[in-house]
Amino acid sequence: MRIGELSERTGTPRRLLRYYEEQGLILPDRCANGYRAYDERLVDRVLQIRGLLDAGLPTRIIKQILPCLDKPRRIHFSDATPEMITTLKDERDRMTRRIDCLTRNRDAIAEYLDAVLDNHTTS
Amino acid sequence: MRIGELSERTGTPRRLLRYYEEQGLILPDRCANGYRAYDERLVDRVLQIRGLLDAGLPTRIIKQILPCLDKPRRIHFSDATPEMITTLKDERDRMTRRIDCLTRNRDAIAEYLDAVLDNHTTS
DNA sequence: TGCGTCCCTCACATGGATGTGAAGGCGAGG
DNA sequence: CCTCGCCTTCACATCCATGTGAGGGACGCA
Repeated sequence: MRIGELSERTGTPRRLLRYYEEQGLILPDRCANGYRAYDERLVDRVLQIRGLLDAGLPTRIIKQILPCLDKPRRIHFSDATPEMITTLKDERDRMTRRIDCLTRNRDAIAEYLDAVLDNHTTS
Repeated sequence: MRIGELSERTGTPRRLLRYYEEQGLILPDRCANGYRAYDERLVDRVLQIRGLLDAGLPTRIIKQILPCLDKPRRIHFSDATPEMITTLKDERDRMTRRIDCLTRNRDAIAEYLDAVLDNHTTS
């Protein structure tokens, strides 16, 4: 598919699809006329990228962890340099901390909402 | 305590403590000489702010949800305008999506790490 | 008194993700 | 053939969190 369709199906501005490519996150083919040609699977990948960006990860890190997440759980041991392992462990722990923080605060918001809404209906 | 101590205890540059104040996230007292005076409780609050910022929330949103998270779970119904309720629900759901995305990807990283490390020790 | 360390405000700079628009090529339909 | 919509690249602009430094006041200690 071309950039317009991918943009619509992922709700992502074309500008950003080109930006993600520039950052090495996606690597579309090119048609003879120079148009970018995106594989069907890139829909999910773009959504994944957007989710991670929204969760605070920079493209630099996303680029590093994406290859480890490929669907056919085929381990690329060539990528598994010691520094890479360290990076992955660090990111895993950072993500865990983020999850904990978000969960705590989301639950507090939910609790507040429950209290407020409950009060509203019973008063 | 003064800004230096808070900075050390939270690992936060002074510059950012002033920035958070400018954004209305914290409201320190002032000593006679103009120095900022931070309450003990602000240590936790600053850490909470940093966690939320790191998780991708903008200060604008953090400012809105912070008051609902105060320790003495005393509901401020005055804040509970309809738009506020809507905002909170939206943020709660956004946070849930973030948590899901982070959890999925963190688990995938952990799985990859397990596989790689296991392979390393057994080969 | 002077020096060192903390604090203040103000302001400009940077980096990353994103917006916006110009200038132009390709291809389908009237 | 012309026009319209989609594509290309390039480049400058914006927002936000953060860095950095100048210029100066407050306080404590030798």
